[in-house]
Amino acid sequence: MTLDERKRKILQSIIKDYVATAEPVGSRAVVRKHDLKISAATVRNEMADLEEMGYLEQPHTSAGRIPSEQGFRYYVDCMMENEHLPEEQLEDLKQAITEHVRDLDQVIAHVAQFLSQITRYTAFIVVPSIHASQFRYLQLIHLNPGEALVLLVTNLGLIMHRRIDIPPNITEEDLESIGKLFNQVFARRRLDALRHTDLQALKEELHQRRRVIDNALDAIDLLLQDSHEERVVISGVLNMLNEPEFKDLEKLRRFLHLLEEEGAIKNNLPQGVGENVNISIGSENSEEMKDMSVVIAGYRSFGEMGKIGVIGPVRMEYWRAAGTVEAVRNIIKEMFQ
Amino acid sequence: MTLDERKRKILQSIIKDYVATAEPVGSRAVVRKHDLKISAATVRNEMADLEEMGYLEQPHTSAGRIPSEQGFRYYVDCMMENEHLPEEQLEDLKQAITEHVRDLDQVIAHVAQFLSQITRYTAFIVVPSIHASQFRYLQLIHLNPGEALVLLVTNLGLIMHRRIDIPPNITEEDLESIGKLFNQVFARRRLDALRHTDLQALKEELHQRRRVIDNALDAIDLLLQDSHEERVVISGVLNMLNEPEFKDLEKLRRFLHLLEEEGAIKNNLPQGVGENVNISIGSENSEEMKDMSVVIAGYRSFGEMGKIGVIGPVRMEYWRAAGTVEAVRNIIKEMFQ
DNA sequence: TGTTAGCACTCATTGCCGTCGAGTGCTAAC
DNA sequence: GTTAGCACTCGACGGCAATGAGTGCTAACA
Repeated sequence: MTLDERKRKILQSIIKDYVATAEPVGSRAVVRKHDLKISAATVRNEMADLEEMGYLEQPHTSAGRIPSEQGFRYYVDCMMENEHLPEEQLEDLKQAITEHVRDLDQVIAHVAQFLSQITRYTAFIVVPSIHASQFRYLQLIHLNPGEALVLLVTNLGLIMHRRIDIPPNITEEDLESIGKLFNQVFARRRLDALRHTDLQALKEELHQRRRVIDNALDAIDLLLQDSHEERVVISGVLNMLNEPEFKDLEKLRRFLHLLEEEGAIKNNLPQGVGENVNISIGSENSEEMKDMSVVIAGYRSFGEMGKIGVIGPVRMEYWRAAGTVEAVRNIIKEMFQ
Repeated sequence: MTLDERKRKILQSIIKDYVATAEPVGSRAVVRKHDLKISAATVRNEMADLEEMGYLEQPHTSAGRIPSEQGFRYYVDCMMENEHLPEEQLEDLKQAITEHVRDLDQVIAHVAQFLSQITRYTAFIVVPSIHASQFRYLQLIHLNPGEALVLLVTNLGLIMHRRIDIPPNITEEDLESIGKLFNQVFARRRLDALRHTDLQALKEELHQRRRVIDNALDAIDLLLQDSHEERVVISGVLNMLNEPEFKDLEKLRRFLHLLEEEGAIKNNLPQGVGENVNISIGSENSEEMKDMSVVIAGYRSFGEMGKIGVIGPVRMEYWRAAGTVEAVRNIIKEMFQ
C-alpha cells in the first residue's frame, strides 16, 4: 500500500498532467515535463507496477496511462497539500460579505458565486434548517377584508409568512389582540420546541375567535414544517461546460438534471461530513454522481450543521479545490461568530 | 408576397416535416406524406420558386429544403392556427393554482413548470414590479440588542424586509411607537408614491430618535428600490437538451449563459409586447438570441404588465407553443381578477 | 540487481478513395 | 401547366493504408 519515492513522483506527474490536459499521459511525457533523472523505459516499468497496484489504468493498449479513482484517492490521502489561495482574493470576499451583511440570503449567494468563480467548478452551499432558531415575534396583519397575513420572525431575522382567510367581520384590532396572545405563549421559545401537539393544545385553550386562531395555527404549523427544510444554493453550473468530460451530452444531462430539483443534489452529497474538508471521488459517491467528485466541508451555524463545497469531474484539481473550500469555509465560520 | 394555394400547402408540408425531424425535406417526401395530387417534379418547381422568394433555403445542392426564417414568419402570420390544448390539462393547472393560492411565488413557479412541461420548451414568466401596490403595514421588530428588522407589507401580501442597526438602548416599546408613526404617515399610499424625496422630508420632520428613524428610512428606501425590479421565473431549461440544434455545445453554452444571470434574459425578450400572443423568430431577436424563437404574451396584474412565454429553437412547433402560451395566459388573467 | 537502449507490436487517428443514395435542375414530351 | 426521365451534385459511409504515440519485452550494461 505504501509507495516508494519514485513511484510517488511518477504518480504525481501523471495526475498533474492528466488533470491539466485530460489526455492519457505517456512515459516520455513524464520524464520530459518533470525532468526526473531516469529514462522513459524505467518509467514504463514503474507505470506497469502502478497499474498492477490499481493506481493507474490504460484506456487502450497503445495509449498512455490515466490515474484511476484509486490513484486519485491515494494522491488525495497521502500526497496532496492544499493550495492556498492568495490573501487578496479572500479579502475581496470578506469585503463583499460585510457589504451585504444585512441580508443572509445575499451573503450566501455571494459566497457560492465566489467559490464557483475561483475554483471554476460548480459550488454549492447547504444552509441548515432553522430548527434551533428562537421564536421572536408573531404578527397578524390585516390585508383585505377576509384576508390576513401570518408573519413569524426568528431571532436571526428570518421571516416566514403565509396568507390566511379570516371571517370578514374581524377587524385590525381583533387581529392585534390575537397576535398579542400568541406572542405571550410563544415568547422566546425555540422553533423546534413548537411542535404540532403544542399548537393543538393552544387551540383547545382558546375559545374566542376560534376561526382566526385555527387558521393562524394551521399557517404557523406549515411555516414550521418549512423551517425544517435545509436549503441548497448552487452557483457556477456553467463552469462544467468547460470540462471536456461533459462533451458527452448524456453526462451533461444527468448532471443538470441532478441540479434541477433541489432535493436531488441534497440527497446525493456525501453523508456524515464533519468540519474537515472531505473529498469524495467518482464512484465513492452515489450512483447518480458516480462520475463526479465532491469536495465538501462542514460549518456550524447556530448549532446546526451546514455544508459548503464544489462538484467537479473526477479529473479535478483537488489541491486547488480543497484549499479554496477550506478557506471559504473558514470565512463563513468567522462570520457566524 | 401572397402565395397561391399550392405553394402554401407545400410550404406547410415542409415546415411540419422539418419541425418534426430537423432534417431537410425533399420533394418526394412532400408528395408522399401529404398525398397531394401532383408529382415530385412539380413540387420541385414550386420549391425552386419558394426558395427564390426567400421562404426556403438549401443547406447544400443535393439536400432537401428547409424553411428560412422568412418562411416561418410567413407561416406564422398567414397560415397558422393555434393548436388548443386539451381541457383536462388546463383543469389540472387550475387545480394546482387553487391549491397554492396562498403563496403567489409558488403559483408562479407552478405555472412556469406547467408551461415548460406541456410545450417541452423553456418557459419564462416575467413578474412585473410592484410599483402599484399599496403600502399596508410597517413594523419595526426588535431582534437583538442593537439590531432590528424593518418589515414592509403591501396589500397584496408581499413582504419586504431588511435588518438595520439601532442604538443598543432602544427598547421594544420605542420601536413600536416609531413604527406607529410610520404607519400613520404612509397609510394606504401606493409604493410608487413613496419617493426618495418624501422619505427625506419625513426625516427632516422627525427629531426624536433620529438614529433609528434614519436607519429605518434608509432600509425602506432600499426596499422600495428593489420593488421596482421585475422578477423572471424560468422553468424547463433541460428541455433544450432534447433539441438537436443544441448538440452544438457553443450554442448551448450561450443559451445557458443567457439564463444564468437574471437580467440577461429579461433584456433580451422582445419589447413592446401587448396582450396578444407575439412570436419573435430567430434573428428578429437580439443578437444574443438570434438562433432561438420566443413565443410571448402579456398579462395585466394590478395595473402592471407581466409577460409569459416560451423560448425554443427556430425550428419550433409554433402552433402548439402559441396555443399553450395563450391558454396559460388566459388562466393567469382569470386568476388576477 | 536495477537501469537503459532497442525493437517489435498495438491501436487510435487521419486522410484518401470509391460507392451509394437522396435530391436536384433541366429538358422534352404529354 | 404538368410530368417523366435523366444527368448531375454532394454528403454519408465504409474500407484501407499510413502515421505516430506509446507500450512490453529482451538483452546488455553498470
